[in-house]
Amino acid sequence: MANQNKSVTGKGSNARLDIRTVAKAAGVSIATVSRVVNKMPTVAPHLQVKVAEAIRKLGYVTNTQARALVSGRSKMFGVIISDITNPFFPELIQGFEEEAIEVGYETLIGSTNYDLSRMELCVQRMLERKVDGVAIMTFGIEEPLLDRLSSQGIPMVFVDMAPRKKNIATIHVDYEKGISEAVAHLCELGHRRISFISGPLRLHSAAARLKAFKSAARARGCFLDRYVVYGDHTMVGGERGMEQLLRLKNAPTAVICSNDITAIGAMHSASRAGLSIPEDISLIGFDNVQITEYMLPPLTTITMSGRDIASRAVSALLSPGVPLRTVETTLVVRQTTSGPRLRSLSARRTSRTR
Amino acid sequence: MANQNKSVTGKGSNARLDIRTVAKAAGVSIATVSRVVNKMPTVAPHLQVKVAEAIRKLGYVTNTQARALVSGRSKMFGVIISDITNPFFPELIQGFEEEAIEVGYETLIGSTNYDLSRMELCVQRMLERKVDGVAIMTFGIEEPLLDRLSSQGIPMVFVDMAPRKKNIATIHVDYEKGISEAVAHLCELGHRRISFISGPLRLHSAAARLKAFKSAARARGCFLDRYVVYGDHTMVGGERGMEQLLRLKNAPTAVICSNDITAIGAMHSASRAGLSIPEDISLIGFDNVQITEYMLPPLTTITMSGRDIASRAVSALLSPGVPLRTVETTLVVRQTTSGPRLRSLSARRTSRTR
DNA sequence: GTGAAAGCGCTAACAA
DNA sequence: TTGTTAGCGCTTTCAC
Repeated sequence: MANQNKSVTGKGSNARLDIRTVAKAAGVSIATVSRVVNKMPTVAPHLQVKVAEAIRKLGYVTNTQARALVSGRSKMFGVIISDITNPFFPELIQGFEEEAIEVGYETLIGSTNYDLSRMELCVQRMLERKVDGVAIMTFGIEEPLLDRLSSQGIPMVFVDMAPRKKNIATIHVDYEKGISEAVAHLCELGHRRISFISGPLRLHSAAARLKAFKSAARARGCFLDRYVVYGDHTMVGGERGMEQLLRLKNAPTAVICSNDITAIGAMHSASRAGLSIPEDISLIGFDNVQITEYMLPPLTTITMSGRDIASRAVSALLSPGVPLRTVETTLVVRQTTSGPRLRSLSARRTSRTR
Repeated sequence: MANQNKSVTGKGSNARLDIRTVAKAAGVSIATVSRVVNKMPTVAPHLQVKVAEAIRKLGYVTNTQARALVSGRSKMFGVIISDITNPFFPELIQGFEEEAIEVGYETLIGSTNYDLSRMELCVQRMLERKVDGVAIMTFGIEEPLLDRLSSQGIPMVFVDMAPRKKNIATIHVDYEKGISEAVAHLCELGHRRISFISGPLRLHSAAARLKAFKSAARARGCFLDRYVVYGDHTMVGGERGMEQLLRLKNAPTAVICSNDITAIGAMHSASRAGLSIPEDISLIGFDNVQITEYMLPPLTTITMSGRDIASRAVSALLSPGVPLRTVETTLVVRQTTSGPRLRSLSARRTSRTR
């Protein structure tokens, strides 16, 4: 049957601890208990006390399933991310969860691992659990899935892409600012051969970052197609990307990476190749995850606050109509950038006369 | 009312999409639909097809709240961790979630931030959501909270501590092995002044690691109380711990840290003090989180597989009775350990004759 | 201000 | 094999 005694412990005491039990114990109706639980003002003070006491004594907790069923609201938000192993996402989740709890919502996390079928599964789960909103932080999603969510009228919020559906909010990120600051910083240091290790372009954010890099580099007259290389937003991707770059005839003297862990991979790879950072090669990351500050040397990177994104996401889900402020990005200079070596400079001259 | 039309999109089409709608569309009873959804074998093939088609066409998804309410099983497991920002936990969560999905369970994550009231909130939430089991990975919990979970008969699994309650499983970790390997490694390299930066002792795991260190160091005759210092399992804790150690009169030539991020903090701090690693000071972490391999130099550490722990946790929740294999820990030597400098050696001699 | 009663969408007896 | 039906625990009218 539905409700066999759940006591596995052997205690037979908690045969059933529902609103009815509390009502009986307090000598009121279940409606009154419900009102007290939901802090409705229309309950006589002395009854409030009695009910509260009964609740405490019995250790009653509301069954949210039942509540959700009747009220139609699950009080859960879904968050879909691509890779919980990339430290940017835990930071974001932490922010999201704190804000969500603040306003009485649970957070259901789905991780896609950059895998489309996993993404489908996530969406399915969110639908099944009847989340009251979902934040899609994967920086990319397939149209049909989006439709399924959308057709259920579930509020959604994205980072960084604006599907043309209604009830979908977008958090815009100003990549241009941080990235052009980075390029400017490098140029002022004397670099001309500046590379970019991109993420996979099907991720909207990766594409946007590359685009920002291209235009910033072009604006400074130092963009070269062959200096763009592709990783996958993981450390091994960064490693590979750097290896590719180092094989180039006129290897770059500086490289900007599409995210921090890519930069960390690149750092590792450069150092294994015998280069010192920043003397032989300058490096800039993106995201400013906490660990960048602790790298040796500390990584120069571009801040994009996960907490800012999280808090905008929660408010978008809570009040679908209101417009969201754009998230800024800013260069934070640490110690992985310096002027290029002299021999690099002369190499540069050579390459230019070529 | 309970069920106002959820369509915010303006489409009036999805007035209500429940099992009844599907039943009507397929020309069968709701029981049959339920059977098909739950893949029960007792449905005539042609009806299976008809129902499946209706489901697909209508885009029906099961309401898990309703299912949970009647079946008494939510098909969710809770995982409580202390700090999602410590990369060990995302790795663990990832493993847990994958295993859970595999067996048809959702994962509800609660993060306590080492805060007791947050822990209470987490437990409360898990109770409310009627999770079918909870894995407590905080490496520590207060008794009374434990009782609340326990009295509900919810299966639980802990890492590394064995409360005397029933229906509570414990995953044992063999800290001694990895840690004594680490101490031996250091001793063989010639170190005698070996420090330990511990985590907070109210975390069971931190206490266990310290204990393992003490006995290993004692066994080699190189344990000194003043070489034990306390962090808090964060990078800044590691930083502070190292600062303390460096102020010591006969500063240690090697330090083992209670977890990797502590070691990363310590590394940073040592390097900022002008020491090179490992020439001036050797460093060993604990956990072997992915990033350790990418540090410069790559961090020598002790592996404790989050995935091992995760998979044991899931099976413990799934089948409460069966005993769990102990999780091993093993030293993995990378590049933050080497013999102490000669001047350190002589300093050591001085300190010994003292 | 309080209680009785009608469901929310589903599963699982039980009957046919 | 299929359908009918009684709840699961709760919120929310509506009458008192």
